[in-house]
Amino acid sequence: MDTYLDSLNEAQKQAVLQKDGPMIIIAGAGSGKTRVLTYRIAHLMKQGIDSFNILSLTFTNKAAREMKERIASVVGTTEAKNLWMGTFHSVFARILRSEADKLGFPSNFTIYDSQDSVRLIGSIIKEMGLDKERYKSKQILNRISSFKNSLVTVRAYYNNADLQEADLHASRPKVGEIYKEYVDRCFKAGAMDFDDLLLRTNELLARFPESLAKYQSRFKYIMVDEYQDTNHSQYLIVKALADRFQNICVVGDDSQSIYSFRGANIQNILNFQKDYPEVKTFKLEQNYRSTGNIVNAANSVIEKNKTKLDKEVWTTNDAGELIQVMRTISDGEEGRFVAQSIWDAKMNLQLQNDQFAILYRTNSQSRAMEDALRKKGIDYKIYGGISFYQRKEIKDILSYLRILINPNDEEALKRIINYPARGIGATTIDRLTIAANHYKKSIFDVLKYIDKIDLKINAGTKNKLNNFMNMMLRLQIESQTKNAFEIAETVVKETLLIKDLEKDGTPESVSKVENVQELLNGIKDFITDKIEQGEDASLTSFLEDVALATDFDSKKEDDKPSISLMTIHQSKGLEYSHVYVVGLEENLFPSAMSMNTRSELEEERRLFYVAITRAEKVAYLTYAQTRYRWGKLVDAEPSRFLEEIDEQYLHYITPKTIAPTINRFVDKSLFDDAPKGIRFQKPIQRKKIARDLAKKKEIIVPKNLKKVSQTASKGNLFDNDIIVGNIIEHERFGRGEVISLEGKGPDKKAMIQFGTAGKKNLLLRFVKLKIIG
DNA sequence: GCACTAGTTATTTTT
DNA sequence: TAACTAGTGC
Repeated sequence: MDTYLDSLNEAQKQAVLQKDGPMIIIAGAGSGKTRVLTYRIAHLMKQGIDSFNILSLTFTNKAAREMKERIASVVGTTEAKNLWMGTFHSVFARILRSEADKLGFPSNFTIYDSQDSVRLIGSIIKEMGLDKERYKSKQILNRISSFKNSLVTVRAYYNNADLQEADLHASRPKVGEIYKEYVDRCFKAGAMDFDDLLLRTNELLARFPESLAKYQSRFKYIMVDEYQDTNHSQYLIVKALADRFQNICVVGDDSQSIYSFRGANIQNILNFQKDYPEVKTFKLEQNYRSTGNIVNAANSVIEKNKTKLDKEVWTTNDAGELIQVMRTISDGEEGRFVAQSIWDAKMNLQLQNDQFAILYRTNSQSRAMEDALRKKGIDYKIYGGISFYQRKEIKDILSYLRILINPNDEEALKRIINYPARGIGATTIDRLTIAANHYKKSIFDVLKYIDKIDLKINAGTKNKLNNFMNMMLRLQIESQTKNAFEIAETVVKETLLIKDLEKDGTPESVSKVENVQELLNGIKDFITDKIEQGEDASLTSFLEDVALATDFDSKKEDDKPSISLMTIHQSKGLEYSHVYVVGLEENLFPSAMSMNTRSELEEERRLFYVAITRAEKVAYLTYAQTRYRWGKLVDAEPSRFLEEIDEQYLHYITPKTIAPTINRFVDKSLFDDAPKGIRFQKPIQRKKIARDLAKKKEIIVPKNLKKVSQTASKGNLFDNDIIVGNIIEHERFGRGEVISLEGKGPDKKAMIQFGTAGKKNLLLRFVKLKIIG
């Protein structure tokens, strides 16, 4: 047999060799699941299955890309190229493009991201004259999203008394109307949101038997990764497509199901057996990733969950170090501890930055970590938060591009109709929107006929609108002969957008200009790349990539090795030698929002399980006694999850419990070699820790850190720090001279003359200034 | 119509 | 704390 099979264990080999029929692979954390999936596909192809007939659905684009590369290394690049591989969203977006006309959509439909959706819902709520306190756009979008993910169309909603009752009960009787309007407006704009990509696929397969037949016979072999995190809509697509050949292989781990908030249904994996009575079940239980202590500790936690499949994850790896538990007085201290600990490990073990990850429950926790890492001069990269493509300046350019592709794209148009400022204000936009709704046309169409409709818009404004339209139409014509990069370049110049960014020379706008440049470079790379691969290099294709890209996908490969900071959700599927799980506090992790029901708490526990099992060698769990939350200092209690780990796998660096009266203000134990009250600690481990701590004292802080500490002194200025005549630097306005001062203490204000930004009167309490001279 | 300011409010996780 | 919004003055 082929050599790649030799590298598999017995269970893995069985799964790879099972060719036909429904099968489920229950894959424990770190059990070599990707390897099985990869080889299984490679093996299918070696047996003569055409790559064009294989569909493989992954959870991230990155996973798809990596898997494709690995398959290519077994079967060759040309062979691997035709594989259908990607996320649900990207694969079905591609299919929908070619079938869009059936559903009444243009093939160049726009994909609305969450921000577009929220904005549209916001304007609908406003237009309907509803109370926006009661109808919060984000919440309504979540509600609509959950409808779509359970295949509840508008009509289905009105046929479902329970759903309407629920909304009525929540004092939101108009949810149905908003839903209807939202769907209509998306349709009119030729736009699909994330959920539509799945819902409309279902619609296509259900309403058009010939389409169903076409894709059923195309996808003879279907594989779904992370099956535990599929929602009902995805489940139905897979079920429909696999119905003819039933060659369906799903892979997942019920213990790692962490996306129920976006409609993932753990029952999909638990009930797979019922859907396919013939199913063959494979279990991958040997963990190759982590040390014995980490595997056992994780097992001891997940045992507390009631809802789970029968499975025993084990390893033959060394027991390794105990899991370290650390308490700190504050979130700031927590950050400093983690940074110091990473620094020490790097020094002692000569590790690279990319062997470390800091994982947290919420994005906002990254700040304390960032601050500490920056002070130590350790390179880091944050995943999540605002991605590159979400930045205002980038989204503005993308909006122009979107309109060139699809002029009906309402959200894109509203974004840029008055940016850069051209005198088209809110009132005008409102009037245009009303007219568009009235004529059941898009705003762009209304603008085309602006001279023929009476809109009560005065001549001056009308003139401005016409100028705008002329520019857009000109760009549209130009875009027909240019490639994506050239179009983008033209847009940036002709709209005067770049001029607007360049005109105030603040550091902030300089970085914006850089971002724009980076976007242009990105488009250039995209084109070269796609042409090389013989794939679609069009602007439409680029915009689709961007809409479905996650933060991982924009990571540049020439980056220096960095510590990874991310939420636990984002860490799924990844592994690091050293992992720090921070913020293990009640109400934070488990989250206060997820402690109401048993199933919510179980999901938090699975999340904790995911966090621990990311670690290969060393895991730290930290928590703080106080933490800043929404600007206030809040007391925190240790997370219940700490209690749930079998104590034989833990080592408490700080005593496990502490009387509130002792060490309240200065946490002496932080610097203590052998703190009293340590429990369940193995003697050898204690010596090792003491040794490590002793080493720590000898570390000399390198000189280059000085550079960092200078920037660190940038902060709020208090009463005596600033005098008339000082030259200062402001984050946004750049350099300026202090002309006069007034007020006292927190009310102290300074009049400052800036270069390009002019004269400003600033309240010193709020403002961050650096004194230069 | 626009720029600026003061006040308010929010933090769960994301394709 | 920071991001967003409503209100104000030009």
